[in-house]
Amino acid sequence: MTQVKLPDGSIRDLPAGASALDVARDISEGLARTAVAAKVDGVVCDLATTLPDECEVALLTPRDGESMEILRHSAAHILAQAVRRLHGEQVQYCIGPALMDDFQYGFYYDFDLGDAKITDDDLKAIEAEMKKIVKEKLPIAREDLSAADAKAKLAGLGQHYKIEMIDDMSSEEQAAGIALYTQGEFTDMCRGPHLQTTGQLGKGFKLLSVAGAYWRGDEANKMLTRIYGNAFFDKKELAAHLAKLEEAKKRDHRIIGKEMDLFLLDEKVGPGMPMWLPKGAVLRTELEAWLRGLLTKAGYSMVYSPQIGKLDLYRTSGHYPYYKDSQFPPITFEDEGHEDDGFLLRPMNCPHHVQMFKHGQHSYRDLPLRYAEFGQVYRWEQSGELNGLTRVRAFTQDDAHIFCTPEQLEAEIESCVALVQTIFETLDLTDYSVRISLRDPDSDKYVGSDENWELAEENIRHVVKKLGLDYVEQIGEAAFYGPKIDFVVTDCIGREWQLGTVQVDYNLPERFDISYIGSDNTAHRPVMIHRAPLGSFERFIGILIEHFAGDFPLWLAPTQVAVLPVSEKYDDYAQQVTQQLRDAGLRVDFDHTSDKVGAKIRRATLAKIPYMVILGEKEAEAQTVAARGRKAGDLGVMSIADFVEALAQERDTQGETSLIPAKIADEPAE
RNA sequence: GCUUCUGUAGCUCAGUGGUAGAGCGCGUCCUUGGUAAGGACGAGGUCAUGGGUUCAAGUCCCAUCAGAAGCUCCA
Repeated sequence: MTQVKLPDGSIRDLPAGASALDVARDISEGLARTAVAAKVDGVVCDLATTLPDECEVALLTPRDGESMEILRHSAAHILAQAVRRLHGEQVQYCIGPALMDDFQYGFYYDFDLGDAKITDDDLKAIEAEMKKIVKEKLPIAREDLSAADAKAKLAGLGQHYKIEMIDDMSSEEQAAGIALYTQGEFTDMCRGPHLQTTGQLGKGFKLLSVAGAYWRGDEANKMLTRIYGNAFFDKKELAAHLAKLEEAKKRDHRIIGKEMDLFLLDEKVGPGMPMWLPKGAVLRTELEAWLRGLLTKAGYSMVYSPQIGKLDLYRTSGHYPYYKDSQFPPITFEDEGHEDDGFLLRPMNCPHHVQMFKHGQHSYRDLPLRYAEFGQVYRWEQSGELNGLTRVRAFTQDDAHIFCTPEQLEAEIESCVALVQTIFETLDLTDYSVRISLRDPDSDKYVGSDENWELAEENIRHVVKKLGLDYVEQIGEAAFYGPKIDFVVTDCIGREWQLGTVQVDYNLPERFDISYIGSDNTAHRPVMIHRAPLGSFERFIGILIEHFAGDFPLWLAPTQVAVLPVSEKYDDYAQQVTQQLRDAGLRVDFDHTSDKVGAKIRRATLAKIPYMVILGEKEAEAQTVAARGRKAGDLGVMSIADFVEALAQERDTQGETSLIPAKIADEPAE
């Protein structure tokens, strides 16, 4: 006798040896058909699982969140089965998980295909085979074996990667036994659980792309073939997902950057070397000006330094030769007679700033010293890593180095974090996560003593806890000289990028042997903070483009006002208005085309220009403008002075208020 | 760097081994207009680059360069 308690509290008695599926049948045939899996005493398992004598059972249907993972996992198996049908026995399966947090994909499977090759074109054929397997409604059956038996069986199937996986399991894991799942002619090692039959996958799945992936994610291992797909219980959900991906792609900064003429990546100049076109340069100029203001308030001093330095400088800092592979090759002289052994395009600004600190004597009374520079740096990123503005080889950090006493350190870290938060909030970038990047004690890529590292990591943890930030710790993500607090945001297609960063460094001060005179009249070692709230202007603006989908707030908008005369008869008046707006410091485009006003409005709207003024006979006579908001539409007629004042206010408050009626602000974004 | 895919007009993209195409944009002309597309005509091409196959290559093959997705990397 099996006694089952259901989630509603009711109790059902079933014959001994009953399965979760029997429970479903006992309730209704319909439920038995649609149920995906069961939760027995809180553990998700197959419907075929035999129940213990007394247990709590919840049946999972497509409506339950936990079912999705099972669906996608089974989809991966069906994919593997299809690939083996099409490409034969040589196909070995590696891993094929469900992805629940990925923006694009729902599952993948990695294969070692032997001699065979799968390209994008093959996906359709594989998908067709998967549809066949779904139609066949093959029952999916689990078999529990000892590790030895499982290995014997997998060896018979030629699945050597799976055997390797068993061999790498701990002895406890091996002792717990290995599960094999079989559907039709296909058997795979898997923890499960799975759908009842392949038929339950239905039609809501699609294969999306084929890519390479290293076995176990290790570059030294063989490259496998990975096929990505996604699956939903409902075809409509799949369609909605695909539409969402399409929408997201339209926000892509590479697309918008082209449409709006913001920046240029030109292969003649070089990959990963962005150039700011006039409109994009406005974004950069405005951000820089705003930051300079914030830095002045926070007690920073702006400095400038060259973009190259002697090789020896970087030997001292530790950049060279340890990071040789990720730098541009040194500039050296081939002919004899040069005292210098060469120069390096700088991968970081810190050595220059340290030398600037070192040039004079510093009393403890002078500290903290905060040197800020919008410094361009160069790094040799792997070609496969380059990505629009988010991963480039030449970029400009909004960098600063703070030299302070150990006592001042935590307060300085706090104010750096506060600065990052202010900046992110002003730009409405609220969706970010905080990561503490620590060193991997087993790695040799870090400089400095263990004591220095422990101290710095403790400082950082302490501040983050004090500020009550939600954060995750990541081992091995630290800079080579110290741990850091990173601010990570996600781009329009779900990729994560580090923007702001605050780094604590006890090591470069030692390596450069810098000091200040303390109150005891002896030399002391200062601590350095490296910090960049934006990270780099390039990456930050890339993310900003996607965040606003190119529809920037007025203060950042490359063009702020479009002047649209109703006909060429009013060009003189339009010219006069244009000049008055420019005199007020506004960025204005005068539309000289002979189009009708409707076409002019359409063009300005598509160009994402926040405001338009439409000028015709009435306006010319009354010396007024008919204002129009890109989102709000017609704003009515007003004097030029009133229009200018409203825009100046919106610009200078960075959009926090506007004199133009609330209807603009209330209008939902597109 | 690795796997797969892509590269045709300023942009987005069609294009069966046999004379290079469309839409948008751009220019000129007509039109002089009132809140998201007026009309006509026209200019614009090393089909990424270099080899090869072929009577013939934008199209097939190889290499290189660049881009995309993913993996690896990111001081």
